[in-house]
Amino acid sequence: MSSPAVTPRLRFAPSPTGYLHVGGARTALFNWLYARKYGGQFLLRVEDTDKARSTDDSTRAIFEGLAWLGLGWDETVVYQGAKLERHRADAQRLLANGTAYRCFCSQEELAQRRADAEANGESFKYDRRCDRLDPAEIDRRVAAAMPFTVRFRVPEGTTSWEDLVHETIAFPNKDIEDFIVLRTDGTPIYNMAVVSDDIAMGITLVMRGDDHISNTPKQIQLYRALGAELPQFAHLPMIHGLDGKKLSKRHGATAVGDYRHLGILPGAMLNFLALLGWSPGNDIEVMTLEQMIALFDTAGLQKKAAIFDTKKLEWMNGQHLNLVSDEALISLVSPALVAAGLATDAELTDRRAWYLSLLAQLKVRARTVDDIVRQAATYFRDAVAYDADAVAKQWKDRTATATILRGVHDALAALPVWEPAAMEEALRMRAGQLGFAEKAGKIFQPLRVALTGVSASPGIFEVLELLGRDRSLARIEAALALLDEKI
RNA sequence: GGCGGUAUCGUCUAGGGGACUAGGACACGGCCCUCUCAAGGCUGGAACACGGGUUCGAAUCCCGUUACCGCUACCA
Repeated sequence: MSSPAVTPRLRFAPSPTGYLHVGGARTALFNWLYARKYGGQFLLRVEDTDKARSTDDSTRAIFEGLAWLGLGWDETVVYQGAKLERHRADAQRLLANGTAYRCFCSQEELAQRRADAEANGESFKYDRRCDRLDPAEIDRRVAAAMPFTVRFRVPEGTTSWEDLVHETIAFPNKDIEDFIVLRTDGTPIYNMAVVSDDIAMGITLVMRGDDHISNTPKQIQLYRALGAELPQFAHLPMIHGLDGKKLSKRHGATAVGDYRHLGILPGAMLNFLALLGWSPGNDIEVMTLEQMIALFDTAGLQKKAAIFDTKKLEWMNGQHLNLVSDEALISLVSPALVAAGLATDAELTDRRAWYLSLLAQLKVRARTVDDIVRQAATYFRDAVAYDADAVAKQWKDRTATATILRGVHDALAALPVWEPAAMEEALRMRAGQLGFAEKAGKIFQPLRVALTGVSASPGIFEVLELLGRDRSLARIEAALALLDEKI
């Protein structure tokens, strides 16, 4: 493991042009993990310089997403748009120290030359013509208020760096064109703004998506021209959809908020995301946040893009569902139950012990909070919603079913105490009397449908206990009435 | 097109020259448990992209090919 030499400062720098994407969330997580692990700072910078696409709603959604995941940031949020003066000043420094020059070529001219080059099958690269302008001519144009951009003069040689995930990456400088750092309107181009901000924020490790690899040599040149110390770089692989293409809306849910509403736990989301592009080794998979911090190591970072597999996310969620404390589970499930109109907070508080045992039964059988709510419904409502398939299968012979249920009802009704052991004894005895000695399931299944309306549920005695004596007997009676009228 | 990146089961991955008849997990099949469904346990099928090197020996190192991805804007 390579411990950082200095206190690390990292940042997550999303542009507020949509919701917090799972890819962004994972980038944030790795930055956060690294900062936490080494006692550094994790900063948040909102890259809102694209006024046309940035919205306050998006900014809010990013905050909410990070908050839900529990990825808090240190220091105050930096809004890139507010740092325009510094960006401009840094670009002016480049002009002053001779590492950049004014370019008077218009956007139209450039587009034309680019089109011409492409028409000839050549790749276009700015030919530096404005860098060859006579100083007097430049002065004349500036005096005449001719619009210009500021272009960085890429030097000869090679630009390379030791990437924390890719080892060394090198770009021949001849392949990098003299890129613009300041537009004619004086606003900075992305790479200028990023470098200016990262220097100002004291970032020591830039960890971001590998779609930024080709920006990196430009940024390194900017650091050098500005006389700033270089940070380390780590380029994380992308996350793709099932079809191997970059994750997008076509693939379904891609915003972390979508998963929140699907009943995914933040801890499970984080755990799943962490495993997309990172492995702690030793076949470890299910981890708490604390364990992830302890285990995190850039050496375990993957170079290859990962495919987002919802199935495994759901499995992971099931694992976490069984990992969280009762308190945490309640705070996750209660709002959903209330929202579904099944209970009120007051009822849940009043019947806490009962509620807890219900959750204990359901969480094993659920993969998401939504699953729990769906399964819980029948324990909160008076009426039973009968599943047609379950009825068709388990109540196939209505006369026989009625006989069984009547017998079960009487056995249960005669019980002095409403307690599992007593129920089991009575029911198994009754099964024997009904001719199902070693096949108690023959009476349990019809009973399960009478009690819950479906053929899959917690153990039958747990169901009886959860439902309580009155409701259980009432449901059996209702089932009998239903069977009678159908005969 | 140019430049850059990547390549182990369908998917996430372990692996960093001999421990590999390639391990784990998800998904899928079977068995066990069992009142159903889960959970759990056991188990089956399933991969080193291809071609050259280097080496006594390569999934591991090098080169090439192929495929895929990214960048190639006065977007971020």
